[in-house]
Amino acid sequence: MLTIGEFSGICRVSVKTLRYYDQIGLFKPGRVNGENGYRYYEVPQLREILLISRLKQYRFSLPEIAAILAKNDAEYLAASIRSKQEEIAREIAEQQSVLRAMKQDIEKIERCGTFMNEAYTVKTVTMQPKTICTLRRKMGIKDFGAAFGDLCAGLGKRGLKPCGPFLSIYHDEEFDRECSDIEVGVEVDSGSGEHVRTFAPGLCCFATHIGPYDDFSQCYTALAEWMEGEGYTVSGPPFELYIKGCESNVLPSAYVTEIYFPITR
Amino acid sequence: MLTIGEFSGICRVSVKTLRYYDQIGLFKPGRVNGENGYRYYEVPQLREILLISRLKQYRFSLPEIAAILAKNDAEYLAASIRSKQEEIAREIAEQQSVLRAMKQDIEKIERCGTFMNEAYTVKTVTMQPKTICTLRRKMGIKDFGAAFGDLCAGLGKRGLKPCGPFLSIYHDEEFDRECSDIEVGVEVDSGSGEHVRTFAPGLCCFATHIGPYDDFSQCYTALAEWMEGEGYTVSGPPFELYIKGCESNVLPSAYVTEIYFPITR
DNA sequence: CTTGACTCTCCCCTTACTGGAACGATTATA
DNA sequence: TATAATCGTTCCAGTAAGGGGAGAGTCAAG
Repeated sequence: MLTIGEFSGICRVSVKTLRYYDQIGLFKPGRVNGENGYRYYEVPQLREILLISRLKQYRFSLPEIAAILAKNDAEYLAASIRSKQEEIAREIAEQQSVLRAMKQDIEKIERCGTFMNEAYTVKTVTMQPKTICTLRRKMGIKDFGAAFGDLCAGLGKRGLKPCGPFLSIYHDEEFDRECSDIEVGVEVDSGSGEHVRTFAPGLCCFATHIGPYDDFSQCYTALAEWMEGEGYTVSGPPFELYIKGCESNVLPSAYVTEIYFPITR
Repeated sequence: MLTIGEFSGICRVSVKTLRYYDQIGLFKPGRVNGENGYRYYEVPQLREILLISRLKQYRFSLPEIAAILAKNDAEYLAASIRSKQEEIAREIAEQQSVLRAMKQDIEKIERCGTFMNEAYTVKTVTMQPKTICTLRRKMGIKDFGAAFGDLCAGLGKRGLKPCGPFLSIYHDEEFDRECSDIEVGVEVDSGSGEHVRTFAPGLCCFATHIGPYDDFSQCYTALAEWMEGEGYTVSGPPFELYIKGCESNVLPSAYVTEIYFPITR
């Protein structure tokens, strides 16, 4: 029978944290004095809080830890740790790619004094109308993979053949990483049906972005600057053509994307 | 002159985020309509928000980004990125050590069904009184390095020679990672003065922990279990002797620490 | 003039706690 | 036994970086 202070000193978890765990139901004291609310812990409970601390070191969230404690199963514990390992490994890989990008930027700063000087060549084109098969949804940026997967499944089911690059159209003027009105699609030879339509944006300006999907914003900026300089205004939702993307087995740094704005003077 | 929605769509930053940046003063619209509060952004501002987004990719906090924007200096920018690189590299190293620990634990689970079974041998000893030179402070766990640094500086100034391992005494019963009443010290041959005193904990139980400093709690648990089993109670603040620590140029996994509780029946 | 899209401010919610205030209970000392 | 120090309790507010939504005002097109 240990008071909360004694228990805290032994398990090296702060009193505040112990009270919080009690409050959220993650870890309750062995006995609570009904009169004054004092919490009392048993020595065997040290094992349990030790496990919690260990899992916290392993970057599990408290709900995840609660799930593990509820199962109380060695198999499940091992599986959870393994999947968390993969999560951490992915995070390390991402951080390493950030490190590489930082290194390149430092070199660029030392050469040019700034790193925001990507040179985009903006051109205009009048797009011929195309027949496209599309899926339009409210979705987040992270759902692109699933959306293109569903699109391809739909193509297969209706026997349509793609004859051009994949594309997406951003129908929301405003951008929201979590939830935007996005249409993903691909040009098809012919055919009709619910998800097949004509796409005729007319006069557009566009630029080619080479690199990963997460820094398109530079290219959008270049296009906006160009439009302002030339006196054009946007006349429709922007769209992207994935000339060389993740389906072509190249590194993200070699992806090629064309970004278009329909325009009018 | 772009509305917040148009600007958001081009720079790929959500409207909510733009309003938040305005609120905290990180990035303000070029013009605000005084009557209705509408925000309007200029095309040249795209460069600035692009820089902000880039720095956010690089894991800078918003105050850090604000500092960089305020300086507006390529030297400072490069230096900031370099120091953030080191920070990320350290974090990767830590995550990799977590991965290694997880791997060991998985193996242990597969062998034994659990990983909480460190075997500590608990012994008793009656400590002879020692003369120690100490520093006692309210400090956090992270301040140990600084505290031992100050201790050594004080030793040097008063011409005292250490003749035993470093130690620390936890005067707060309760544990608080951020702020505890901790005394760090070392045994000295002789001498007197403000920071020199006799340390006589008397009868103690102790166990030896091999490994990094951040999982002492297993050892504390083992000691508490032993005391309960043998019918002893704690009679003073616990202390740790750093038999082989960070000063001896070995890996954290080879650190040797003895953890003591003064006890009485 | 109406409608629908856009924008505004304001408030609450998120994680895993930490800090403090106000107050009651226990314990060590005088 | 009286008092003071320590320990415990609950409740409230705050963190970083916004997200979700309500309710109200504004804008442009038809």
